Amino acid sequence: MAKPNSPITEHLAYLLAQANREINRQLELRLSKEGVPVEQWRILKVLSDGNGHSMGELADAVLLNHPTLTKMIDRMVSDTLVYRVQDPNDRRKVLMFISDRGKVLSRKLNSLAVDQEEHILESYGDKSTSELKRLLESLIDSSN
Amino acid sequence: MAKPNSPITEHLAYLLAQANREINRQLELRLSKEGVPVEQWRILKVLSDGNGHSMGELADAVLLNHPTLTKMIDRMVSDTLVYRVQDPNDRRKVLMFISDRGKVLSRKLNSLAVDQEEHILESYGDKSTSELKRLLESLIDSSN
DNA sequence: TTGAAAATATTGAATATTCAAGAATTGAAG
DNA sequence: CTTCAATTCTTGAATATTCAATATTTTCAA
Repeated sequence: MAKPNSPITEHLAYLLAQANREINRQLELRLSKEGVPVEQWRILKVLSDGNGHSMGELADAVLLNHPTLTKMIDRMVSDTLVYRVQDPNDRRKVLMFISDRGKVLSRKLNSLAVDQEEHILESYGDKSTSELKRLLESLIDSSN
Repeated sequence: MAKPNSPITEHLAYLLAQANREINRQLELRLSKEGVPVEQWRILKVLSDGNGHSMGELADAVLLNHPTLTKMIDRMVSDTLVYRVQDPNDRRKVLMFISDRGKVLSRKLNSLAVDQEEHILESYGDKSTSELKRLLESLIDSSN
């Protein structure tokens, strides 16, 4: 008899993909109330520290590659949620800033995202959630 | 003083996305040795139980939506890795089967995927890995 | 048994993402 | 200095994904 292969559901890569897909779907659903994709929430959240962030830095932070980010930022500039400023210290760089309109939207989105986190805390539990976060952080660390 | 918002890196949704992206990137890298995207590995793995699986069932299992799966299967049929059979019991359905060529490839891919899991076990630890898997499974459960 | 609603899969058009190449600027070695 | 390599961002073409509509088959109520 040949040994049966372990099912795909036992692979860490698969479990991560599945969990990510599900949580992302839920978040998407909430943010759709404001007609905004998850990536734009991330961008606004990162920029809402009020500082300028270069495109490269942003791309890393929001988990998008450069061309995709450029095109998404183009849309957000059209919607006057963010704006570009050439970095005076290094003119290869572009610094992104959040606009007032962006700040207003960002607050609304944050509250929707917080709703979701609270919903997860309820159904999944306080302890499991913080333990899961801890493990994910350390997995990410150990991968660099 | 306004209370600063929690950074995005504290959101479960973000940590999941980040971890998933990283692990997926590593897996992608290994599978690229055989020139196969992660989704095809998943498809072959699910089908390698030798049974027929309908498109809907497959789409759920491999985390793709229907049209995307249809088009990916089209490619895999061209590559003679899988084939379609109309379900005799319900002719709305199409049953997917893995071919012999698909089985050979699937074995190679599995060994690459297992390599990765072992690499994670080494750098991240046995205990953390199994604990993380457990928590992910229960998060997925609690989301349904 | 018929006809309307539901389920399943695919298609084509609209969008979005990615890859490879390009433009601009900086860094740094000779 | 000058020039060549590296860095940063954007663009355009090639691919891939998604949404909405369609075709087919089944289910089930009247």
